Amino acid sequence: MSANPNDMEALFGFFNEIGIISQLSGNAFEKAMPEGMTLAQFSVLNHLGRVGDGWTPHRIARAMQVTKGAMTGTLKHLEGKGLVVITPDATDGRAKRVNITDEGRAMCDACVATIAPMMQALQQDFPAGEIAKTVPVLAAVRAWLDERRT
Amino acid sequence: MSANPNDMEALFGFFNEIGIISQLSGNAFEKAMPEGMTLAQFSVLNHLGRVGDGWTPHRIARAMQVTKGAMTGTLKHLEGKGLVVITPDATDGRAKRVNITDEGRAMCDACVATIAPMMQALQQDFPAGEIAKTVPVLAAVRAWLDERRT
DNA sequence: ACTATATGGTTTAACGCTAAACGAAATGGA
DNA sequence: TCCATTTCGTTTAGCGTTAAACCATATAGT
Repeated sequence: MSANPNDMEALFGFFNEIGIISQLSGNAFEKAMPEGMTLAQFSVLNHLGRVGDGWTPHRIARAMQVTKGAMTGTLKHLEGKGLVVITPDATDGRAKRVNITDEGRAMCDACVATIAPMMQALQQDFPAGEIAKTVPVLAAVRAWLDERRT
Repeated sequence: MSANPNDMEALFGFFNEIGIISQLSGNAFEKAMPEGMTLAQFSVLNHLGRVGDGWTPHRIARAMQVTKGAMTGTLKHLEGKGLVVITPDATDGRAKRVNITDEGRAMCDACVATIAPMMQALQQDFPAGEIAKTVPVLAAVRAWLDERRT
């Protein structure tokens, strides 16, 4: 049962659905969020607030699965809005440290609040954790792709 | 059982995984494809080759879930490479018609061929259609998001 | 100590995306 | 017929992304 064309089609469909959901949900999120906030900016803010404050830009970039060049831009926007502060690393002359500000935490909470109604509507229309059941498989696929990324 | 914070977290995780898989798989596809081909360009080519040739740019844009402005750019690239031909609509002075060329079909096949090895590896590492089982739920979520898009 | 290599961050070019404004052509109503 | 509205396609500004080149600093090997 290797290289079954039907499975092939199913996988194509899987990635097709993934891509469209990513696009639609990203658009929905950004439209709901406070003016000027993007998904990329919120993700960084949320990460700093919940997982790791004081990280280097490079480490944040790795955690978000984007290049450091992309992170440079996103951090510049956040810094310009006063949502994070970026300081030179005390012991490594190349590195910097990123910390979330009080305004940043407030903005992060505001973003979560605007997203909540959509999440609650989803919970109501997809009962019994139908969506949650797919998460382990998705996480496994994500890990698989992550391992073989070049 | 409404507005359960745990379900909320699960949904956040769901969309997080979706976003990362979309990004990682898109990168993997583009790196494998023939030089200069992008996922957006391949998607349009594949659509023209399998579903609907001779469609208007606007209808293709709707099928791909992108704006017509985005489609203008993608079609321009494909036309520049001779993979599609764009002609004025015979009966509607505003509209155009997009047709795939022989070179376009060949390129589409080449793209599918370069993606196949990765798909087969996925089939081997995720047996019993684990991934395929998630597709109906994903399709339902996609439809849900599509319905409430503004 | 000196050189080679690796690492952190920035910049640029190219592509994709949205939103919004615009021109041209079709459509519908008075 | 004429005007208002809709629709199709293009263009522009802004953001995010990658890949690649670049500079500065750190680290390792000789």
